[in-house]
Amino acid sequence: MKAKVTIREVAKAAGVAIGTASRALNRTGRVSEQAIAAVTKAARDLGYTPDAVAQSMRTRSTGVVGLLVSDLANPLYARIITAVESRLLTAGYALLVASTHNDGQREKTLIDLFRRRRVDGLILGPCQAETPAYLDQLAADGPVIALDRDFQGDNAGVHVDHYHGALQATRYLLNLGHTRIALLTPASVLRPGRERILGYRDAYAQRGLQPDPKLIRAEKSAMDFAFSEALSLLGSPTAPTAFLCLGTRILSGVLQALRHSGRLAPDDVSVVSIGDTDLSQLFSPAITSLTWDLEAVGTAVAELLLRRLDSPAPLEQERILLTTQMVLRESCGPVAKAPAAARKKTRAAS
Amino acid sequence: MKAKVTIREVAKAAGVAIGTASRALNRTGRVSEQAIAAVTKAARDLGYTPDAVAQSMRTRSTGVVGLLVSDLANPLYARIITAVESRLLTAGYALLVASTHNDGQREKTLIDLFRRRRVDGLILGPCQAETPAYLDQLAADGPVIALDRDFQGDNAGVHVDHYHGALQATRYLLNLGHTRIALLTPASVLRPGRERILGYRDAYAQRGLQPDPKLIRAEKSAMDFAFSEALSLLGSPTAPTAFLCLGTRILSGVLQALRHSGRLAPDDVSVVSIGDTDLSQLFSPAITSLTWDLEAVGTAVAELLLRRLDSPAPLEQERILLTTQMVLRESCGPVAKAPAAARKKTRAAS
DNA sequence: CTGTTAGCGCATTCAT
DNA sequence: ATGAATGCGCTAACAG
Repeated sequence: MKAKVTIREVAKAAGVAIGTASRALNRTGRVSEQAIAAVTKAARDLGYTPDAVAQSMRTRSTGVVGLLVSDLANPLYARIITAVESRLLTAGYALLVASTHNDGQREKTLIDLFRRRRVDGLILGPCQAETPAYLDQLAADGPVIALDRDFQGDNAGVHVDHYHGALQATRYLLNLGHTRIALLTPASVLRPGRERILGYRDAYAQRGLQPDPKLIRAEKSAMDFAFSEALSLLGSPTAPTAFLCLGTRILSGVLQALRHSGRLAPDDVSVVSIGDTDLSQLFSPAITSLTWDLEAVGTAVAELLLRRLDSPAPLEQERILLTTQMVLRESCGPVAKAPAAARKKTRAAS
Repeated sequence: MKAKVTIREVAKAAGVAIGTASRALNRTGRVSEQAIAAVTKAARDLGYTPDAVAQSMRTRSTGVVGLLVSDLANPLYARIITAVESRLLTAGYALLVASTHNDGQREKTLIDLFRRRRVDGLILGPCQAETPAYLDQLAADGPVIALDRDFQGDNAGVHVDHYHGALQATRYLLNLGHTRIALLTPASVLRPGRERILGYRDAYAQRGLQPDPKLIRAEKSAMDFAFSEALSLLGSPTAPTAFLCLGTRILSGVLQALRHSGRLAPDDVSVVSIGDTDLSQLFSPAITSLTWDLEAVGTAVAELLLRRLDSPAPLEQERILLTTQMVLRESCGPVAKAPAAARKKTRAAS
């Protein structure tokens, strides 16, 4: 353990008082050019590094922000986090991260952990435990930014317009003649799922239709869940003719189910997914996708937080809504004339 | 800003001295049951939360560890990080993360940032800047764990056996009759790339062969890089008959290049990739892959670090090597009899 | 402009 | 077993 060099030693080496050294280093208050030069030189010579812990102790600001998402390994979050980290770094902030795994209890534990560490701000992604009671208490400690999540009270945050995204995608399928469109999305208790269901329903409603409730599968997002859900859907006598795969790992489960049941897109069933992944682009057929700019989400979150950090007085309640785009590819087509089973036979016989 | 309750107030409420309160809370030293009870109750009543910053100040330990990888958004790292975070959390540690983007300068900046924050330990993933000079200096501050990376000096860490992985994969293709096997892997200056090239060469050597150096493309790993590299490789008169895609985002680039040039796997060219991704599993044909247990990597890293945190005296230099597995799927076959161009014509004519 | 002083909240030493 | 005092490294307030 090399002895850390403190500001005290720098001051002594520079031949000034400790207070002057501090001011020189931080360019704060009135300091002579001469003092600045001497202190700077001494600091460099000694290899002085300010101790952030001591600074935090004094200034009551740690320069650390905490970020909580349900799963760090989710590629969508991973990209958002990268953007957040990048933007925050330019402002000198470090990023503490953790996964809640959609567990409200765990989320609380993690928030407490972060609070004890005295993070300057908090970014909270969707978690089953919507609007926990301790949230107001939290806001007293520093800015809390919602990431695609709804809070009661002051819910500043960045949100994706899943409502219009789902509306547009559903409408698109409806236009192709589909009326039995399956909607697979993560937990309806989370904002993304809730909004998507609303958009989906409204698209139907605008046609004077009402979707079969059985077609809405909005619980977990695990891939094998999507697989078994899709399989059971496909096995039904009134199987869907289209799949809206609105969750990160849902597409692969549905594709497996299609393969497993001998269905082909877009002839037998149409497929729409989210996120412009390798799989969407390279699968045959390429998958029509609902996308949004993940980097923009991350940057917006970071900038909103930074702004609140500068002016802790919560100005207006700021909500940023980002739109989705639909990338048309090859996985959707008009609803099949003959039922899938019939077509399969035809194909096999030829 | 709700006034934070400090240990001083807890002590007063419990009717004991501040020192006693501290000992009671931490169960350290000699304290009466009675004092413990009183202090615990007071703490609960007042909603006392210890201030981690002040604790760090005093104990010189922050309970925070830093982790640096080239890119947080890389799905492989994302999964490793999740495992690290999970294991670390059970030990009460928080995780600070950042991306180096393979920039040595940025890595240094980030390490300094983390050092100033007085992280208790550091986990360093591969970065162009191998073995920076400041690393020894670093080790004085706390344990530094390598993640698939080589250091000079004390290089404790966990590593993936890319050498044998590449050896096995190359051998497999050699056995299928391929002699022109393209190797695409991220920068050879990084351990993974270096090891893979060694394994690849040795597989050839064991056959008494020597690979065409032009077949080794070991620079950046960006997807469009892989795409253009693969395209140029395929355009050559002596095009490879097999592709080893040993980098996260390389597979998709190569698959696009194949599609673009009208080649089909496994008939025209064989393909091996890494990481058991959705794309590998669902692409047609499913891609034969070289995989390893990412969760195990993360857990091992965390546990190694935790161990060094407990006994700062660097016991033996601990290196953990994790093996790879090869998942055989449909993307590889014997080398085509006729050149691809000829086959294309044949197919078109039929 | 600069030196001195006083804590930030806590763990720990030394008395008692 | 407990109370009082000390200081971790730094910044902010004050006095010069």
